[in-house]
Amino acid sequence: MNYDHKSIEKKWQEKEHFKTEDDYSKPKFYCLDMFPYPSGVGLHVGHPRGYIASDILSRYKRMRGFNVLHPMGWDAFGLPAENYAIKTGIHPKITTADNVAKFKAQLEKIGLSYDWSREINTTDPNYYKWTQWIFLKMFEHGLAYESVLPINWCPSCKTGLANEEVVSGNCERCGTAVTKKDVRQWVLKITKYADRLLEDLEELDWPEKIKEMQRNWIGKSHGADVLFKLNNGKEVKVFTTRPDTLFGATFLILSPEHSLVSGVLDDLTNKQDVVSYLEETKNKSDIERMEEKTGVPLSGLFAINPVNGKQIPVWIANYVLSSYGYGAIMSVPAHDQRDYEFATKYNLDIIEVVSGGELPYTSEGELINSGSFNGMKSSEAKDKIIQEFDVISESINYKLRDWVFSRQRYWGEPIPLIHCEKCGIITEENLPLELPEVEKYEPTGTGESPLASIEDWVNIKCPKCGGSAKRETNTMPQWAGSCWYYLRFIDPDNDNALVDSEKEKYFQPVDLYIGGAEHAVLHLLYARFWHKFLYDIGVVSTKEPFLKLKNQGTILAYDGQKMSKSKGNTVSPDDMIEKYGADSLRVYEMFLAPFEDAVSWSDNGLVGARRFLEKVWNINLIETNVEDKLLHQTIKKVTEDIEGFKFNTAISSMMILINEWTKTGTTRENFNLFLKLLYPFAPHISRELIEGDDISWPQFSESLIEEDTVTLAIQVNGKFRDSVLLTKGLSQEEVEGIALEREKVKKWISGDIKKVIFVQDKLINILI
RNA sequence: GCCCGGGUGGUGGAAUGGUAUACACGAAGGACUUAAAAUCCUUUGCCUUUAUCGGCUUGUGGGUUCGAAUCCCACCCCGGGCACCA
Repeated sequence: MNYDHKSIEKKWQEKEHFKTEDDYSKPKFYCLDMFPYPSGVGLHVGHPRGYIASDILSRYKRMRGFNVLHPMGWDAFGLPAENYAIKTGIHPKITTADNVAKFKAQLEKIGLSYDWSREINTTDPNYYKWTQWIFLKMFEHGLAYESVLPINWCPSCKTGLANEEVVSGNCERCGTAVTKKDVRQWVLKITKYADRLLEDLEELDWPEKIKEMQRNWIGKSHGADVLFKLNNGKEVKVFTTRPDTLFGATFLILSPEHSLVSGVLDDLTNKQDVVSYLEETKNKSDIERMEEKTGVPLSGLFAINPVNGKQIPVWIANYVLSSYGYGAIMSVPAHDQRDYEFATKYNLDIIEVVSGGELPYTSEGELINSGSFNGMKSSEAKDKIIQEFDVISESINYKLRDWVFSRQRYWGEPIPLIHCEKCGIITEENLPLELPEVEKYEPTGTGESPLASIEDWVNIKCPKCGGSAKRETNTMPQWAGSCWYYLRFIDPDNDNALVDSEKEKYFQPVDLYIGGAEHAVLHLLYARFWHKFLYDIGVVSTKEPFLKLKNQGTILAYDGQKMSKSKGNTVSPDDMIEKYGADSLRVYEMFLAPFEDAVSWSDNGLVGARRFLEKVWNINLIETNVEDKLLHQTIKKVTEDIEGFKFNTAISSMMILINEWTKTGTTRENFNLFLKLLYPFAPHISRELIEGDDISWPQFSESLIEEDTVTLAIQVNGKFRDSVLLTKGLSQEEVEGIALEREKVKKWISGDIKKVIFVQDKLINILI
């Protein structure tokens, strides 16, 4: 009989169903994929790499007796469906439903063992009811606030963006250069959780790279606040990580947006210069502003350096950020690269105060030109200087900014708040607050969402006082729904609570989370923040949502480029499954390279996986029962490799076994054991060939694996010259005797033996 | 510029101090076939050689060690992240 993958895969996909029971007697294993945005173009072969790995783990854990929760859903709010609606007039709801159906069909063909009864969709009102509920809880706890500070604005998407969505000055979605704009925004106080988000990283089994990216993003810096008095009686506060360099602070710089600037303009002798400089910087995008360091003095104004009483000039400059620290810095050109550039350009004083190397010297060292602190090491001087002066105090700063949470777009969760002239802001108690139908999806670009034009939805009576009130018309960002979806899979149909607490206690946390590394400081940081809030209000019982994280490597196109529809270099899994079968695709994707490495796709390799499965299909079954050492070594290897995420070597060890059996044949009993090893990787063919219903994970026999002979290497002067098969456990003298009798060895021995290195059962090295 | 990965045959890769190149792809030769595909067998790091023997080889140069792809130092190259965060 031929190996007909089509009928076998169809048969087992119809027959095998996976349903997670709330059976608390078993140990649980929560194995989660990052759920996809169901785009119109469907999956390419890169997407399933992570899904196949999580499926292998899920099936493996089930075989070992775990109650496995392995669900899938759709992160379906977002811009592509909305932009498509703007172009075609087709409601995002309709496109989303089509795309979900398409994605689901593709996933099912791969044979992934999801519990589809728990499927969720972030755009379903029964789901986003709870997204809105969490937002309201945050609002009630003072973690959501309105702000009109200038924020990142994408002129193409016509919406505000969070810091995390700005990649090298460009919009994360469309690549357009981001500008600043004053827009009324809802902002979430993620900075309140900065320390916990930082500290709790320690206990997570995540790739070090991702943890490091989060640490850098949070960007905690220890240093000092310093208060500088000005000659006009006012004060300027700055933050520095190097209070030991204070004697070298030769000028003060304010950011162009600093609140002090507008108040001092009339006292300056160069008012016109300053006004035109401010005008100039205001009109530049962030990227333009970063091109070159420029500045202008505030002539007539000076500050007093508190450590030595010296008068120093005050400037404004484009490289001082308004959004970090206090939007003002003390400039120490001798010990800071940027200040050095600036001082050189504008001829400002440079005073070396830390000795150690050529200027600008940015490392620590021994203090000079620093009065009574001369001779101290930087680390000591930092503390001493902070203690000595009243106007200097210890301080900590973070790079992390609060999360700009509202979007001026249509296809997102409505923010369930009401603005009443009399009562202020009140919460919508009647959740879900459903997204209304609109006639036009276009963003207005004025800072108002398309929802603002639906008068009868916007204008309502205040539920408190009955007076006239307006609904909030901003929507939530793409990331909102994915901040907590892993909790809903535990209890997807609960109408009374986000998740039942007994179920939550059993299934949380996620034991294994698999997805791309591109979410390092977006989804993964946001979800941790929400989870910690839910922990604080008693909804969840764990401090962290995702215990172990693995990132799959990107699968690149033939040309080494990223696969994308616009480049026309994508490969669809559907074609591969049609031609070679889902099992071949699964085996190939796992065999291709280590799971976390990026790799280029090539169809050629797929035939290797297919040939392997053909060999499995055609194994000759024989009666003679011999103890099969290689089989048991393979069981051990595959077990260890699955646990260690080394799928490529697991498969290669199975190939070695099958190559051997192709020559020798094997017994039904041994073949059955092998098929169970293969089952997580290639479930359809394995189920077809396994005899009986038992698919528990095979155990290897430790005593069978033990080899009683060993191949020992013989070296002369460190060079390999011969190898010999010996019984295990021979002594150095015995081995030496045997080695010296070998022809290949004798040839190299001339003169006295100086020394012999002997490694038990491995190697002998004779030095002459 | 700074912070993380990584560099092994024609290709994807294996080996984390002890026989480098497992496994797979590709290629070459052979069997079967009218022919092709599929399948099976053989060969396949490089140099020298008819073949053996031998020598060389894990980005480059040095070091530690009886012994280094693996550890240390310097440099070169590739990928990813951050990017005026004071």
